[in-house]
Amino acid sequence: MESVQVVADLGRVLELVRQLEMHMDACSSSSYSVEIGRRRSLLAQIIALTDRSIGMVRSAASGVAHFTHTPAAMLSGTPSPLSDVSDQPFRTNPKKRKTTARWTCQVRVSAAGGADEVPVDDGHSWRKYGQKDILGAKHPRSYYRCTHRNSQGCSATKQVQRRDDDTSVFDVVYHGEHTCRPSAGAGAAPAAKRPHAQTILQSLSTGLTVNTETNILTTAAAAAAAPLTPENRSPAVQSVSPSLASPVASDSYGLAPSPCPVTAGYRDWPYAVELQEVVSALATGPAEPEPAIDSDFMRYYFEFDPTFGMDQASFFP
DNA sequence: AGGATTTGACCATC
DNA sequence: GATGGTCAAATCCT
Repeated sequence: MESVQVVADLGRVLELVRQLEMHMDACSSSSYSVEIGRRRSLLAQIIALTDRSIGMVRSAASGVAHFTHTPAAMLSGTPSPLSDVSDQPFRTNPKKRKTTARWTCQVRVSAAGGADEVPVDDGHSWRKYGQKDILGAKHPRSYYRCTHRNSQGCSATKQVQRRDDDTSVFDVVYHGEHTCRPSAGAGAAPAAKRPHAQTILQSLSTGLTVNTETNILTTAAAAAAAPLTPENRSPAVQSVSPSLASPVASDSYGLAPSPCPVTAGYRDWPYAVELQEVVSALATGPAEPEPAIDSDFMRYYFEFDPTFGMDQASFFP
């Protein structure tokens, strides 16, 4: 079974990245710098991407969707508690609380922005349908559904809520999967110009290597399969400002939206491209000074599932 | 005028 | 009964 081999290879990738992480720990134990923290963050993103990719491969193999896995679960084949694969795509009772698969990201916006500043465009169009004050939270939670819900039956929704502890960060929780087609001019590349997901995945799984002399990760095969051209960037990545070419800005924009089976059409396994960007950022070396955050600059990064059996602090020092 | 947002009400779940 | 998710009428915006 091909997917089994892909999962095994990605598991090996995880092992290698963890070895690199340990090596970095050994080299940097006596001092901490922003650059080290940044590299650790990039490593965390690679780990999370690989983790998620394995889940997606499994999803494609089993015909179901589940996006959150603990690393242990990933290796053992056991979904995490949040992976409710028995859920229907959308509710049958209009008022019934739905429990579709969900995934989370955090969005940092300008601290100078207004209190009601709406988080970054994530490549999809959303329509707000509700807002609630949440018990114990200082800021209300906003509810959005895909604009194409009625016209195309797209069931994707998201919830956006400003964090209490850091008001420049929004928690964005996505529910369901976009089944709509991207509108013209939305930044999506024509499907015909994008490499097939399985081609990328296979290349990635065999091409990600660690140079033990330089501690640099390289993805030659992935780069060959999916060079970062405007044609094959995912819509989300494409919408990022040019400054995102820097290591700082490559903080995995758009990793959470649009998870999908690897056989999907325009949403062809977007993580391959983004993982490559992260790896490229890691290999770039010392970062340029972090630019001042302005209203056009946001950072996306993972919020680890609390059921993960890993130490989140070790990823975001 | 049509689409998007706001907001109080309704309902399911805990 | 409390809470959170959704509905839908009213309102706002372009």
